[in-house]
Amino acid sequence: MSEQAPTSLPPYVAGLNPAQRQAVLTTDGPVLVLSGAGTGKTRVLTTRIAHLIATRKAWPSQILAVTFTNKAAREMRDRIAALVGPVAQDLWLGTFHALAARMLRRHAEMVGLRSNFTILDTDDQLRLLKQILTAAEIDEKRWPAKAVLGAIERWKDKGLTPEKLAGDAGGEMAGGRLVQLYADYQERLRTLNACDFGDLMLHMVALLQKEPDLLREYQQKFKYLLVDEYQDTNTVQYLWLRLLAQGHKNLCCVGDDDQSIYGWRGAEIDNILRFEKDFPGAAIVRLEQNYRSTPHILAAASGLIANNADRLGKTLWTEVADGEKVRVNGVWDGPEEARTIGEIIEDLQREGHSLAEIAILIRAGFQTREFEERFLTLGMPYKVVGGLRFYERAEIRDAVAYLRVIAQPDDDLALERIINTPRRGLGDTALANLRRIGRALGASLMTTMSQVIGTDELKPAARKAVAALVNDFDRWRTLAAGVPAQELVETILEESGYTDMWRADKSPEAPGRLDNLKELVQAVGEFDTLEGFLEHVSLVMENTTETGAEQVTLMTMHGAKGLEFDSVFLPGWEEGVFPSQRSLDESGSRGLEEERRLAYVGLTRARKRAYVFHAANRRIHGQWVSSVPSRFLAELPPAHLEEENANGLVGSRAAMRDGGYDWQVPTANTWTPRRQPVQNVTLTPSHTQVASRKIPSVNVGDRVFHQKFGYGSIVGAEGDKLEVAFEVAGLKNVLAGYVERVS
DNA sequence: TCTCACCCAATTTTT
DNA sequence: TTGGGTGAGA
Repeated sequence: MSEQAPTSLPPYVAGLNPAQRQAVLTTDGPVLVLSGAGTGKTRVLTTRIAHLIATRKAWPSQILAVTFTNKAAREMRDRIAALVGPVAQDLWLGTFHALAARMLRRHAEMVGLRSNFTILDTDDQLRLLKQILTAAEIDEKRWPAKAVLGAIERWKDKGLTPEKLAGDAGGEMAGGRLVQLYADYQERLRTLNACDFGDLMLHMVALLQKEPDLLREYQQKFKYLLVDEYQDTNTVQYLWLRLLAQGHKNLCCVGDDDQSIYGWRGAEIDNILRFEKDFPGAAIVRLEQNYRSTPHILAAASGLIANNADRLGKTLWTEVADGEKVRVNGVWDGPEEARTIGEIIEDLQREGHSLAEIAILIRAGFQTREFEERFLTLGMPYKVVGGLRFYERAEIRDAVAYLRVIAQPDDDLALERIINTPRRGLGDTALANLRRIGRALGASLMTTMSQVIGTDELKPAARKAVAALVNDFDRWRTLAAGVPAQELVETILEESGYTDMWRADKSPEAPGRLDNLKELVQAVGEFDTLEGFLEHVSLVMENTTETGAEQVTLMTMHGAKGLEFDSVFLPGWEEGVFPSQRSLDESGSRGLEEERRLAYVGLTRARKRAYVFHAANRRIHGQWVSSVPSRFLAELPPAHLEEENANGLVGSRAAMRDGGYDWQVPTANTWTPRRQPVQNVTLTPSHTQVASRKIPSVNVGDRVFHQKFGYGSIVGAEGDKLEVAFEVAGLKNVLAGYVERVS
């Protein structure tokens, strides 16, 4: 650490605590900053970069700073800009993928690509792989494209190319066929002049490994490297970093082994555990002062995570004096859980707490349903974070596909996507023919189309359609050279008939899709070139979630990492749900430890209040299952908890802890009661309320609300089947259980 | 080409 | 229980 007197320290370190200060000022050599939840790691990273620039240790362009998400990258850039001004623009700051893509575009030829290569999304990957599986006559039931893609991605995460796998002993097993498919897939990508996300890293690492001159160039260029969320790096990312850092050896990794929750998508927690061995002489700085949560919440989370074996170890502490204990609630079943949480939220709201400061963090997506149902009846504003993002919507993908074909005519996947959208008489048969001819010619789809026009290979109708489309694209491509990207997009969407297709569509979603297209045109306007926009689309897909609105947040614990809320609800702490059975089955004790870290992440999101829930019965896949409280409950130190169980509910976590539940025993047995559990209890007002809601009494003429179709009025009824005229969606047949009567 | 019935599976997700 | 994907039939 610096020997300087505090008065001579630069002003930007004045507000830092000693550990943070050390993390900022230890500029040279490898540094691992172990930053517990809520200990100010972003502040350290941004200040460190500002410090490097201010002390002239490096120009911004000589600093490489890597994050996992675009959000983190943007936040970091903004905060650095606030410290050092516009020169922050010169930093190499971005996600692993964005930075690798930036490098790879410069040297694409060296890996057999052209620099305008396309970056595929998951949808493209799957379609491509399905073609390969079909061609290889693989039983898609046995090997679904998704599973094959998963295997390929895990290989890529590990930096393994098909060539490396072929030499492997393991490659001969059941995977032998898989390796061949992997090789076929890579081959196809290359002919398509395309990369998937994994390739961006994989190609760069391969390139740096085989081109010493290039490697040296980058090693000299980057004097300082910084990595955020180091515990989430996978092997190929680690290799890339290690290669680049070998020059000046100034690598600063920030992370928290206790928050490693992405093992299932290739993250290697070992990377952070091994850091000192990988980078000898590394300085280790522990950030342990927590600025977020109350002592009880911290103690509960620390007690829980102490059950994990492989840890670097940290002791979080806080100057905050007191606060509420973590509340653990046992309830009868899922609906009661939702009801209770709803009531507590209403209480908090009455006490003046903002709904924006309340979150319900779940293990898996299906858990949102009960809360949504409850909040809908309560009229409680909420938002579900996650799900489809803007650029994943079909209409956006279609529009982008047109642009991709303009930018890169050989992008067969994009062309195939829109070749018959809108319908222009080029269906499966025509496409299959084109593919067959294309294979014979060894040409891309677009080239094949231009060539086939002058022949008799296609039926006259198809030939005419192909000619028209080729002609359109030629015209648009000429146009692209002369007009702004935004105008180009508008023209294409009109002339192709794509917008008309949605205008003619009478489904309830159509207007929304048209709005999305308008938004897309808007977004294109922010880019000078089509290529720039497409790079943005593939690498910087924004999550369009507005923040700060007065509503409860409903999201997964994974999604909540890095966020914080005053009040956090953690429902579903039951064996099989959390820890997830699947995780235990697939990854055993490693899976369990990761689930435990997830629990730790969940708890440490809370600033002031944490409420953990477990239900005795839960309906899973339509079947009632009696559930056992999560083992994690027994691991929470009792001194920091306040436990409460619903009337008559026994087998609480305390009994479980003392009785020493045997976790080897199968944890959940299914049973199907004659009546649903909720109907066994009908005495309290809240239960009757629910019961009456389940079977709404509605009559013809009633005005109703349906979650998907919106408002409408009943025009006919037969048993529990209703015919409803919805205001937007039109006439639909729906079940009575799915509508609510409104007045 | 669209609709309907059937079957199957069913975490976590960023880029 | 729900949804998505598939295959048959109009």
